[in-house]
Amino acid sequence: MDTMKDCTIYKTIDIIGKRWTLCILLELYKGNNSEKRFNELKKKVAGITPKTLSTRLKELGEDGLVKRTLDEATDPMVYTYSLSESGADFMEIIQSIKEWGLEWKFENKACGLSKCKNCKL
Amino acid sequence: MDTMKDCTIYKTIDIIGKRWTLCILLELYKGNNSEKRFNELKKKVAGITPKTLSTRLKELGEDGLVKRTLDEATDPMVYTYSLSESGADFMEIIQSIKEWGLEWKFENKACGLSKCKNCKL
DNA sequence: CTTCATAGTATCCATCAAGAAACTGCCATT
DNA sequence: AATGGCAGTTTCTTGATGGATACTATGAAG
Repeated sequence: MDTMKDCTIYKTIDIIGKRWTLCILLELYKGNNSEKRFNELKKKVAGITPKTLSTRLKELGEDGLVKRTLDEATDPMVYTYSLSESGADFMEIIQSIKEWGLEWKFENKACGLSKCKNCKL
Repeated sequence: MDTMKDCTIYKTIDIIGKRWTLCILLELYKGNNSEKRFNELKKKVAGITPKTLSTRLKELGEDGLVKRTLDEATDPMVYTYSLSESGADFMEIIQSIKEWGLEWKFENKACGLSKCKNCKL
């Protein structure tokens, strides 16, 4: 019990292991990590409900992976989301997951390219 | 929907994203990836129930990450579990998760060592 | 003045995963 | 003869997650 709770790997998995989280991170990364808005993400992350997206963005904000900025110039308030520095660095994990998957489990021409047409990674 | 289902990253996460999975993989890796038995794993992976361990080992076996071998010399039948080649290679992902966690989220003296005293990674 | 889009929140409900606990069958030990 | 270990399976229950749907408030567009 104690050893598990102290494990960096486990604590990290707690942050990123939830459904949709990777998907959202990936979506934010696309297009040179440009800022994105709520409904834009909702469309891209096909199938996610607004409730879940809202929850995940909040969690990722609290964990420091995603920046939520209020654009004060607009009215009504418009928030934009983008990856923080740690969120961008997280793409390295995603990259290693992808490499393992391609090596051992899946054939995917798109992902085999240096830049996958689906995930842009 | 389609893009998600075709994504190598997502398919890989499906395999390894479940609770306890990483823990079991890590435990199998320890001690130079020596063969381990059911109750041995149950003790090491503190808190897991036999039911869940049984389920996970089956899944990991089907996905090719874990080898289950029947030791025919013993009676009654004794199965031993160990990482397959792809399972061992999977440690690279775990390593990158650990590095990210240590860089951005957690301070952990043990994990900071080249060989963590908890996870032996 | 009605409808649409944005950016979510609120409510309810169904499913599923996981925990607890007991049980099986076989063997070795005491 | 009884206890305990090994390797799980079975049953029952609960808690959390996520899906569906509707709703709010604001402003723009037609």
